Amino acid sequence: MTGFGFTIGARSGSARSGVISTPHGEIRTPAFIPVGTKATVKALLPETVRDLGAQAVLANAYHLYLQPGPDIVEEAGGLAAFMHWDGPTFTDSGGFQVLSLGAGFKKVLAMDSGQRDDDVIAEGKERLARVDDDGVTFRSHLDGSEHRFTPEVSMQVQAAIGSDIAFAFDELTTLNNTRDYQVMSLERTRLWAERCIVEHDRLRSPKRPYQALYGVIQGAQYEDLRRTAARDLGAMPFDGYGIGGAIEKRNLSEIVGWVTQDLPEAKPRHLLGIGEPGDLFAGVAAGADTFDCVSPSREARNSAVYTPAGRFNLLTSAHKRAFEPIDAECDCYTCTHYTRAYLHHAFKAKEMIASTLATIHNVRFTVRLVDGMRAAIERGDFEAMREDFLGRYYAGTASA
RNA sequence: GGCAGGUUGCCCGAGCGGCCAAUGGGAGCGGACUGUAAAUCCGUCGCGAAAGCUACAGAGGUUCGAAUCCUCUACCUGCCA
Repeated sequence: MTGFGFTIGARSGSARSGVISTPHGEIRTPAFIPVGTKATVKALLPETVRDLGAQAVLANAYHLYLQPGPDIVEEAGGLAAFMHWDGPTFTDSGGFQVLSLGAGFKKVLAMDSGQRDDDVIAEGKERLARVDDDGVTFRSHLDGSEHRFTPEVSMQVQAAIGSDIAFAFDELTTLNNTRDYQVMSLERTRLWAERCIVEHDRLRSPKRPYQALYGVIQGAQYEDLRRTAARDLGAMPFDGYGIGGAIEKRNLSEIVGWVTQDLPEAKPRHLLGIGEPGDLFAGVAAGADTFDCVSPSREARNSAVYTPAGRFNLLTSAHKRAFEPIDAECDCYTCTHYTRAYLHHAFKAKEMIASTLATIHNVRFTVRLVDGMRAAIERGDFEAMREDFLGRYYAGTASA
C-alpha cells in the first residue's frame, strides 16, 4: 500500500542482501547509487547510467531548489521524468550543504585522521550557511541570494521533486567539532527528524506516489552518540535510515557497525557519501545496504580511474603510449573500446569525451564491485571475496 | 634611405641600477578528491645533494653592483620617403 518495501535475502555475518521496492522499481542490495546532484550524473546520459547497471540515482534537494526550482521539477512530473531516468531516485535533504557551505566552507572534509584544522569550526565571514535550532540560512552559491531551509522546507522541496526516497534534514558535523557541539548537534538532528516525519506525513497526497523517508544517523566518532541516535531515530516511523557524518576512514567499519546493531533490522540502511572500494566493503560488511558517492564520477572527471589492481591517474605520462584498456577485466564500454593512451590524450587535450569515458568506467567499476559483493553474500563467501579483492587493490594503490 | 620601438627562462609576458634565478599565465611533471559551489584544487617547474654554477639576443663598456645605463653588431616591428 505504501509502494515502498524492503525484504532481506541472504546474510553473511552482518552483511546482507535484499530488495528495496519503490514506485519506480526495485533496487537489489547491496547497491551503489551514483550521484546526480543536479538531476544529471555528470558527463553521462541516463541511458548510459542504466547500462552501467546503476539501479537508482541520488539527486540533491538544495541544488534543485536553487535551480531550476522544485515547482519546475514537479510540473515536469517529478525528478525521474524530468531527467529521463527510468528508475528509482533518492534525494539528499540539503543537510550536507549545511556543512559544505557552512563550517566546511572551502575546506576538505578530512576523512583521514590526524589533520586537525581548527579553522574548520572557526567562524568564517565568507561561509554561505549558518545553522540554528530551527534550520539553516543559506546564501546561494549561484547568485548570493539568501534562503532558509528548515526540516519542513526540506520535506516540501523533496516532496515536490518527487524522489522515491527522501532523507530527513540533518546537521552534518565535522570530526573537529568538540564533543559538546556533537551532543548539541545530535539533539538538533533528532528534533529535526521528528519535524520531518510530521511534515512528510502532512504532505502525503493520493495524487503523489508514496515517497519513502529515511532518518539520518549522526554522532560523529562517538559510540554512545551513534548508538543513541540509532535507537532514537530507530524508534521513529522512518522507512529506512541514512548513516551520515564525516567518518574517519579507519573507524568506518566500527561506526557503521554500532549504528546497524541498534537500528531496526528490517529497514534498509544507506551509507551516505561513501564509495571508495575499501570503504564499500567495510560498509557492506557492517550491514549497510545502499551507498552513494561522488568519488567515482568526480575522480573520473579529474582523470583518476579505479581498477582491481588499484587506482591510477590517466594523465600521467606513463599512459602516453599505453595502448591497452584501463582494465582488461572490465566489461564497460570504455574498456572494451578505448585505450589508456587515447584517454590520456583526451584528458591532455581537455576533450569532453575524456570525462564521459572515464566516468563510464568508474561508475561501472563501482556498481559492479558492489554487485559482486551482493553475489558473494548470496553465495556465502563475502569475506573471501573481500580479502581477495582488497589484497590486489591495495597492493596496486599507493595511498589507500 | 630616415625616424621610432623591440629582442627576458619550453611558449606568452612582467620587470627598467642592488630586495632578481627573475611577477603572472600557459605548457610540462606530480598529487589530492568520499550525502558535488569540483571538466576542480594543490604542489613543482634553469643545473646541482650542497657549496655553487650558468642565465634576460651577441660583443664590449660604465658602476662597488646591470635583465635594467652606454656603444657597436645581428634580427624583428611600426610610421615617413
